[in-house]
Amino acid sequence: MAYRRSARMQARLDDNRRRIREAARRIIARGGFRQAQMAAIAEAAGLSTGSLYRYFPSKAELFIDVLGAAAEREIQLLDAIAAGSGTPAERLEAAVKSYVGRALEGPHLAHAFMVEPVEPELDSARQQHRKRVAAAFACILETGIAEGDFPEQDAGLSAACLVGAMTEALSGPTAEAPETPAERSALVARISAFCLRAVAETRHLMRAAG
Amino acid sequence: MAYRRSARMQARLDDNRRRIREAARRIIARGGFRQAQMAAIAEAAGLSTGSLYRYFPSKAELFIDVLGAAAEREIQLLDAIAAGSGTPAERLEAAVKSYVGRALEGPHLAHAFMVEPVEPELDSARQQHRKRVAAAFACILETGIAEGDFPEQDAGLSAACLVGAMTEALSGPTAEAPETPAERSALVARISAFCLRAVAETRHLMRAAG
DNA sequence: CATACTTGTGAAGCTGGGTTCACTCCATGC
DNA sequence: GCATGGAGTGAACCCAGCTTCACAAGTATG
Repeated sequence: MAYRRSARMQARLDDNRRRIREAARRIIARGGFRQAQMAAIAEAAGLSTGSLYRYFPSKAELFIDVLGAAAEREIQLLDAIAAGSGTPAERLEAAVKSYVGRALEGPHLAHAFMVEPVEPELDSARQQHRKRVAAAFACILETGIAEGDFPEQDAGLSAACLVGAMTEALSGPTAEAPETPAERSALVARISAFCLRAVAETRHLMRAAG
Repeated sequence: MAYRRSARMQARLDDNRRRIREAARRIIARGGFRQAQMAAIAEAAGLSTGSLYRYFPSKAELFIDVLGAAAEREIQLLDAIAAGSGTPAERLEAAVKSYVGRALEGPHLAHAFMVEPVEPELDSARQQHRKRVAAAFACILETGIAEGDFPEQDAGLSAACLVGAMTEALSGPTAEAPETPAERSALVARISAFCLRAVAETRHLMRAAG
């Protein structure tokens, strides 16, 4: 017995792992998955390509890890909002603003994560995450319907539609790219208004968006 | 001068071209772009792979051609509806039902055309088409806003949201796959209701959706 | 039928980028 | 120091699938 991983060594390994993740994230944010080749990530992380495979079994796994971490944060925020206080309309508005607002903070990354064409394996992970995002919205809708704040509707379907609407508004071919914070919040407000109208009685909307 | 393309020959060439397009379409409908390799298309069209390149300069061009033909039909229908008669709400409902209904008739093909990950070149063509679809919806919305049927809103943004909502409802991870015609029309009705609520005063919706 | 040209063929070539692996380097424990 | 085995390296390998190309087959003119 002549080798046991010391704490110091473990820390270094953990740090490498973290650096790989961050390098991948940075490169994806700059040039999309398209530009994020293993060689480029390795260089940005200060390692050789071969070393990446000591930390992640494949490119797909690495990307799923990076995508998953981002999605996890997003979903936790949404779940917290869904489970939080306020009227359903208020919660819905908060959820939309959270989702849309964060996407607008890192538009390139958001585009890559949400709609950039990727290999099927990664795409299916992406769909799983979208399903969980939709579930958070569906939860809010169900409450609202039960409490009579929203009209009768298929909560699951409406939630999917909301996710699609937000995604397209953010990343679609007609998506504007707001420059100033003022433009950004105006866009958020308009998307939010659309979403509220879509699931609520208009009078509720008017009150909520006030 | 010892050769000039005869009418008979031209007809044969045209037929080959048509067969290639149809073979590509058929294979995409069955297995998505993923399965639509040049060799497979050639075989299905009864030609050699090399021959494909006498008719289309590249795989991307062939796919763009096939995608474009489908999109063109779709867009013409939508434009006709947008320019047609009826109240804005009726036209919007007709447009949604047309788009969604046709997609549900060929769900695999619709999925491939709308959301399957594809090479960037094809994806950008896809986005152009989506932009035109959105434009048709925006046209209806603008009329409705001008006539006071729909509340003030950013027509371009709302149109993008509608396209996103329909797309996600049809192809998203939570998309149901209705089997019977009855289920299908129920789904169409629910999506249509969502879209109408999203852009109209609820009271208008109630009237339009009856 | 001879000629000139077009169309059809399909195996080989090419390419980008993920993955491997034989090797070196280094940390650990005695 | 020395033995052990993990960690790092990067050039070579591999693979899928689009594209090419030298050649064969077919078609129009005279």
